[in-house]
Amino acid sequence: MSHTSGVRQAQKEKTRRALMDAALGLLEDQSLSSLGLREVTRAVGVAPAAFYRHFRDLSDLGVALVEECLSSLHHMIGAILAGQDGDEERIEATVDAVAEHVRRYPAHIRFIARERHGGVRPVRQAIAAELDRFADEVATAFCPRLPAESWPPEDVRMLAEMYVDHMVMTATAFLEAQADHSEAADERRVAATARKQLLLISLGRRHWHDV
Amino acid sequence: MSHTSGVRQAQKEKTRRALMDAALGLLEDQSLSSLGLREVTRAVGVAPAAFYRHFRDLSDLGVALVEECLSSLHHMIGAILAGQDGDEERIEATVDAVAEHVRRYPAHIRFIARERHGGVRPVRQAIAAELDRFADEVATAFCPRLPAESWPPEDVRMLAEMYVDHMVMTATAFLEAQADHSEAADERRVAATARKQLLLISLGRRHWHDV
DNA sequence: AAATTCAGCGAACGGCTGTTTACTGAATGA
DNA sequence: TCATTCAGTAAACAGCCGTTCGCTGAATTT
Repeated sequence: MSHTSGVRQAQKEKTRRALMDAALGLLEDQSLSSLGLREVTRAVGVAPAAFYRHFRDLSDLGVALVEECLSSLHHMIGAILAGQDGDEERIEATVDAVAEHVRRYPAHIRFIARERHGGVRPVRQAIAAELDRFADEVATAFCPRLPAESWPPEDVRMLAEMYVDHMVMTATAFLEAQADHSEAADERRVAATARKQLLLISLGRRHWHDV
Repeated sequence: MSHTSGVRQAQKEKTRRALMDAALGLLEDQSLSSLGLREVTRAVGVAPAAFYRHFRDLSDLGVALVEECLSSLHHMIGAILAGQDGDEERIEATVDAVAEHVRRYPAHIRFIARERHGGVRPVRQAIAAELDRFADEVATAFCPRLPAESWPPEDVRMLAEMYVDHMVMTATAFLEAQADHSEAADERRVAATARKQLLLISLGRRHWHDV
């Protein structure tokens, strides 16, 4: 039988985590396609050859990072969608949640923003697939709130994509506003803009049947 | 006196253009921070040292590419803002213009999308500054159309940023839809979604005073 | 207790990198 | 016509890269 938590497997997992964490750290100043294998192993303190015990290559590690970074975002989205408040309350909660998420996991957001259109195809595809799943969830969560006669499935999908894209956009804006040598006022300005933009979308959504 | 179009200066300009074009081509499969100086000169057919006659380093070339790529976008925006049609006509014209622009200059859009959050700071800053100028133009173009009592300058700015971000978003969506091994239906779907999203924003804008 | 697995090591490999140097020779200016 | 400028060259530099190899020794299995 194969133990799932032997001393050996635990050490391997630990090294794997260290590689991923080191890579995420190094990726704050460069993009994945320029990250070096030796660079990562050097930061962890293991031999270059050890890398191959965990990942086929760097784009393999990148895909693993996508899952990690977007699963943390996924939890945040789930919490927001679970809330049953009105429009204004939900907007407030959403912007606050995004701001705190960026504050807690800045490297995650930077990685997603940077590699979403980056130079490594498998990573791009992994991010796109995951964001598509997010849009699905948003769509199914919004479905019961929208009158079915004026909201065909494709329109609901359009709205959901808009929310997801806006969330990513807002997160990267927070990231820049929270960067070193930025003032707290920048962050408040980003939050105010995001709230207004979400309100604008809400207004458009309420009057969608007028068309 | 210094001639602006001597035989010598013309040849220099030619090599400079060749370097920029070669770089833009190579950047379709990787990002700027992984692009090699020798790689670029090899593609052009000149010695590596010749590069330094034109650019300090690769991020310098990147900034030059930003100006080139965004100036072509800038012309497109100007043409759209000059149109005096109604909402639906403007939406139609905008989406068509973006689609054709992406079809004509796919490498430009890819570069902007990839390096907007990429690993080279000076390039990021150049893109951000230029997109900020775009938002300014959109804001001043929309200002006379909006009732001043319900549209303070910050709200106009918020709307303008939303339009600019949505345009970049739409352009990258077209880029993926026009990629090899994609069907024409994908492009039509992107166009339909973009039109609906712009319509949603228009509806929100019309009811902004309700708040 | 003996056999096996396997994460990590150290060394070596050919190849590519950015940058500097002194140079050539055609376009330019006096 | 003669001197100067300067875009592009060829060669060399030290340094880093990804990848492969056989090996070690502790955790695991039999």
